[in-house]
Amino acid sequence: MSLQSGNHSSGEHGPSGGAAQPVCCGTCGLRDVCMVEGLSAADLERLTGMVSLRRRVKRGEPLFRSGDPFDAVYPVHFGFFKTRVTSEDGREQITGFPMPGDVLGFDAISAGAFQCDAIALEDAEVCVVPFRQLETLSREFDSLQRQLHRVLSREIVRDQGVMMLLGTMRAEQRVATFLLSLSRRFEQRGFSPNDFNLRMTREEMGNFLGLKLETVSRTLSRLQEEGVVSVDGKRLRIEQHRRLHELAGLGLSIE
Amino acid sequence: MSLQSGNHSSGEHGPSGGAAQPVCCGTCGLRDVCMVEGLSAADLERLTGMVSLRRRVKRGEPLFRSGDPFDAVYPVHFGFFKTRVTSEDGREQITGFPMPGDVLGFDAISAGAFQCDAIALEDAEVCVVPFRQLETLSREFDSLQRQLHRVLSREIVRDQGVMMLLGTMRAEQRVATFLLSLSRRFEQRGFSPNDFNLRMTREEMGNFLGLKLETVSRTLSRLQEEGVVSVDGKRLRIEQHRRLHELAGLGLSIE
DNA sequence: CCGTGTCCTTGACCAGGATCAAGTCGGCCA
DNA sequence: TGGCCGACTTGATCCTGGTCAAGGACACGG
Repeated sequence: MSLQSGNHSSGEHGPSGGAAQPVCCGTCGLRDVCMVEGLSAADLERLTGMVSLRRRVKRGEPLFRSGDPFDAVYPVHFGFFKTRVTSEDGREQITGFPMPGDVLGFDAISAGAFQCDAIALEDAEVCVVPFRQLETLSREFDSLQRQLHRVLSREIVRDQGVMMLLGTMRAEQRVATFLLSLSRRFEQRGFSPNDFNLRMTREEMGNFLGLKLETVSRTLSRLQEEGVVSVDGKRLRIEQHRRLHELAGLGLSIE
Repeated sequence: MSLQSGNHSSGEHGPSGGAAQPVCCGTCGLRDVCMVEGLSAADLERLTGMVSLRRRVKRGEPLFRSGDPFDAVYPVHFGFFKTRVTSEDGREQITGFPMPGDVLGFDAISAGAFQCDAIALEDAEVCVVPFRQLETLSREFDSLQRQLHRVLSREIVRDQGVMMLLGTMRAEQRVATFLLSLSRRFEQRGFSPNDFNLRMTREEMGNFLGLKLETVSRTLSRLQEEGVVSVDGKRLRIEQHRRLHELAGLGLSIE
């Protein structure tokens, strides 16, 4: 598959802020994972007409922040993000690590403003889908409407999986489940499911999993000792997929 | 306000399985919290035409179970529910406690089958909203479409709050946040925010909060010792709303 | 009326993961 | 090249909440 941009850090994306490339959902390598999955060629063409804009986000920069006014959702074209909510007393919780094909911003519909921060973990690019237009178009085309509803629902189901993880799993089980989730998502996107780069720090991983960074580090070390994975900094290789699956409790996939 | 059924256990609902009452969203006491919030009178009338059916569910019985085919969503008319997901290895996680006005079933859109169990915590009644019809109608009326999207998005935001709770809070903070959340939801529905009945057991509360029942019990006892709340079995009275809010970390509302 | 089962409370002890601390590795820039 | 800084690893100790256990309160049915 083509989408190399997803699996290596920046470098091949060309200059930031460059001229808008032609956008075409029908030829996009992500059309099978993104929100256009299952649309007809005709629908795709109409959708493409709406998505005329892409936006670059540099590593460490926010695509949006909590409180920003809402007017578009953002399918990730390349790059990794983290989404995070912050409480009034300063606690932070990372709620996910969106990757190419995932759509950012649905939390903003209800209040008309984003409810979380979306931060790029590496240089990234998103498609800009004006939400009012998306609503209008989805009133005209039931296939698009159904797909939109499916994507929204999928996010709810994903969140249920995260609750299960945070509410019932031990540290090792959480880490194993997380690695399997990444693995499957890479595979869906055409990358190796057994050899990939973690884009987030141990601290970010721990925050998402409800653990401290030291616990994540120790757990990864132990998994390596047992031969289940090989870890070298951010590079992770799954050596015994089956065993990892057992450690995860044959668990729910979480995203 | 009318909705007494929400605040006392069964008894006043009439016989189970009784003839369908006339359904009218426009006169329903829940119209300000349910999915029809903000619709015009004309839209309400059309919606009412679609919701011709209600369904009774007895205490302890499921409204639906994971895997059941999806064809309707269910706004709660009266009664309390719990929703719960189960992992392959048997762990359970309660993901919420829907009450009147909340809508059950959106998790089912993505796969065409329910992804969780919805169990009535007391005799309950839901409105039956065939989802295909809802989609069709929402293609015709943009106000209904927008409201549907808002409700879906609201659920995503709620889930973010639960992740925050499970990922970053201590036991006492979790319990305090949970009580405040219940309090606010009761208030929205016209009940006393400071004196209500817990519909769930300590075990169910603990499961939702990622705690064991003993921890919940101890925490409630401690809060009572400190004069923050009064607990008598399932009856809970908030004595110091301010203080409870502080203990919760001025936290996010979670549903 | 009592017997039974469910739910709840409380105590004693234990352990998983947090916290505190020290040191290593590797990238980056002067 | 060397110094610095952020990310990571590993060890020692602590503490929150889990586990195990006993007993009480209350509803329900015979």
